[in-house]
Amino acid sequence: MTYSEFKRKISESKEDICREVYQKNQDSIRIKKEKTAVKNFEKIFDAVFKISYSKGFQAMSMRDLSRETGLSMGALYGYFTSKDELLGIIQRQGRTMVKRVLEESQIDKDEPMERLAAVIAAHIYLSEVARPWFFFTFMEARNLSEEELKAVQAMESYTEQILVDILEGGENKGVFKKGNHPLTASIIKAMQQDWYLKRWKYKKRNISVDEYAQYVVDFVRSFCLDKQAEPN
Amino acid sequence: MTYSEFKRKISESKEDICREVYQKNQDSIRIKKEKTAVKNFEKIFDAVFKISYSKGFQAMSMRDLSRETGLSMGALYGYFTSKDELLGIIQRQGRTMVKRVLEESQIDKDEPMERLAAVIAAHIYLSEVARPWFFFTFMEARNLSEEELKAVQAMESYTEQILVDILEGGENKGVFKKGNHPLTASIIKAMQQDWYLKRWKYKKRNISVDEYAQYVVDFVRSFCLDKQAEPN
DNA sequence: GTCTATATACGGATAGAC
DNA sequence: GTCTATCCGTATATAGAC
Repeated sequence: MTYSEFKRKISESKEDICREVYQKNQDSIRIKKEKTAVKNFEKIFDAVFKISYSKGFQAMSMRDLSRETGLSMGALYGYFTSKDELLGIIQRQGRTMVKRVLEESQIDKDEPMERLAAVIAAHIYLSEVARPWFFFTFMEARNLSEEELKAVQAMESYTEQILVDILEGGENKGVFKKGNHPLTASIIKAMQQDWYLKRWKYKKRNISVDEYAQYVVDFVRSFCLDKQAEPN
Repeated sequence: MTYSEFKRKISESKEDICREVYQKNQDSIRIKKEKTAVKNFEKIFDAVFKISYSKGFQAMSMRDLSRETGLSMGALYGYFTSKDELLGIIQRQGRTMVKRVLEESQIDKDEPMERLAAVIAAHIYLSEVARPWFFFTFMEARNLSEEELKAVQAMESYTEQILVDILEGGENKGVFKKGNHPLTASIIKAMQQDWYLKRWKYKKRNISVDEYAQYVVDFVRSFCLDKQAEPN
């Protein structure tokens, strides 16, 4: 699957995401008109990502956010009850999206290498569609409460386990070489991660997301199919 | 080379590092007795890394730092002129260390794969020796001035170029398959990076630094020597 | 060289007018 | 729903005693 096919299939628009945020947090939001709320949440999230990208969420003041969104401080506090809650809203919505898309992407490929390639590419594509969410989640994880942090780590295990299962399946079928599958999965995740952590570098070099995903898949294929280097 | 051999060879002790910091920044430091200064810099850096690890440098207040070091606010300002300068001192010293060690580690291995393996392992070992410096440099890069940021990016190019040179050399000798070497180098860096970014995960699973370095090298070897998958 | 005490600015958050 | 004005805590940084 290419990136543009992926994008067409999942269709998580900014507006849809903001509407979902509004509906899920309606009790703590003072604004009653959905249309207004959705429109302003778009502004708010865009501004948070923009400012946090360069200086971090902690260093972003509510006055910064007010200036960037064009909303006053008082107005902003109609959309969330505290700066910390704003952080929580963003993190929770990010996880919801990842979970939904990964579940939708469990494609019916039987051959292990095909399956592995599909999952790796889908994750990279998703991190491209929702890049600000991915970057933000990674960099701001340190500012989370104990509870939220656990949810983040659970998410990390979940995505890693998907890879481990495929790797084990492949080994059992005799297609992949033996190996330390959790370690292989971690390394795959490290490669996926670089796409959203160092995006500026890849952009500067004109590397497309398709090209990057393909390269990672090739890397992993060489390793997993390299039966000459099989231990024992 | 194993990690313990590497460690014995480079011998960058905390005290040496702090003495170097003192001597290089003597003009902006009010303290005149070297022994006192070195001792307190050790306390200060340890405290900065500890606090910043969990909440970030921005969120660390000077009061936090005062409490953790046991020095008063007034005393702290004898060691640097502003919180921002403290950040700069740490970043500069981190770069100095990396540069020195990488230069020392340019080993006389002629066979490309051996050379590649040595450089990859050395970088991972160094990130283990100076883990707090690596983690801090990565996470706090966003808070740097324009000028400092350029120095960071230059350092990134420098380390990446070392890899690219080896990869090209290997291709020219007909040992490595053809490929997009800068992209391969980036992916190698992504794997190296994960060791200090996600150290808690590897520690939890009892993965040693030797084991990790070996796994990364195996991964890269499979890819670079996989002539079946050669393009064209 | 280090302390305590404080100047000064900026942070998050809210009250009340429109 | 949004704005302006403001409360009050905490931030960095410094002055001056010891």
